[in-house]
Amino acid sequence: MMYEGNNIISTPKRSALSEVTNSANYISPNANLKLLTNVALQENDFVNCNSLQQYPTPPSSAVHRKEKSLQILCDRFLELYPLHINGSIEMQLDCTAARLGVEKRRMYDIINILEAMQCAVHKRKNTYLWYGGTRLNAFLKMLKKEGENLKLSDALRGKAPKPPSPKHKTLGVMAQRFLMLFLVEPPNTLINLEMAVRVLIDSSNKNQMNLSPEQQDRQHKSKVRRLYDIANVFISVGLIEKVSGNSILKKPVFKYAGPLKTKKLNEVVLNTPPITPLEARTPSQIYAAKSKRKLEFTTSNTCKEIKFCISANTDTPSHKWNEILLVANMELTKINSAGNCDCLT
DNA sequence: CCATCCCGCCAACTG
DNA sequence: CAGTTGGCGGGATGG
Repeated sequence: MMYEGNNIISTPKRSALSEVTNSANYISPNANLKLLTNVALQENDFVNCNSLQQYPTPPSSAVHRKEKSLQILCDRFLELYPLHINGSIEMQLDCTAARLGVEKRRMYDIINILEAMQCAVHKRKNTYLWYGGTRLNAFLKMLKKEGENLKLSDALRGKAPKPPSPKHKTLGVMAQRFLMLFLVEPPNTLINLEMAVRVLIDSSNKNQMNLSPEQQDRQHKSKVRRLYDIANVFISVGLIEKVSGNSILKKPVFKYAGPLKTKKLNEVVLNTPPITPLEARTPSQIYAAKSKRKLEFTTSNTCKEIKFCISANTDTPSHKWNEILLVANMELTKINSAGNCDCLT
């Protein structure tokens, strides 16, 4: 289901609208409106578009929910700011939001993740520098290394403590760690969200231990929600893909989809700024380098001071989840190791 | 049902 | 203190 022709090379824009569903009528009422807005904005690019914040918000009810998904929004974002570019370009958040016809809040969802993938850097208020995928491949290698340092592979299996999660930039960090899982595991490993959540919830904290089961449940759900968001933009970027239709596991799983949809990134690397070593303090003038709110990405040295949280004895109030995870694990390893001529495309 | 995840409130920061 | 960022979870949606 969904659309699967994802050998996309960022060309089909209206085909998307026309093919999306079988429900007869489809021209998307406000698609036109958005186009108009879009065009109008293009011309005014330089004009410091402030009045544009409040676009009409057309009969939003009419739009199918799927049309508003983060994945699609990210697709459209990537049309404006492609992964394949030389050098970099500046991007104004509010203008981009307006051009895409969405609230600014949604831009943060996307850009925070993409920023965590080194596709952009926060230059200053409302302004990012867009690098696209220029630095991505190099960064992926780094991510993999970092994932190994963090022992994520073991953590996944409850054999190692989950790396403590930072307080800020959680979306970006989650995104990085989520990706690390794929990089650290053998190719084509299938990972589902429940599994991913394990390494993303730091169970070693004091405040963590005495949480009511329902608080833990909330936390868990919250993380999963975030993971859905992250997965959606990753899919859009082409980093992972959803593998649905497993007879065994009903919940969808994801698999790494290789560096990028199209190659040719390899040669592009010109002199872009160095890749921020994950948590690295962006040394100098980059926006709010030392701000509390800024990049506190996985402190690479946090992993050296291992805290105990052997999965076995730390109460684990939500044993329910553990059972589920166990099953999921078993099933997944089964699938993963099955060299069978299964549904592998 | 319940998996998925849009939406926007509002706290945490910043200029 | 107004404006920006972004954590976070209610609850809509549609399979």
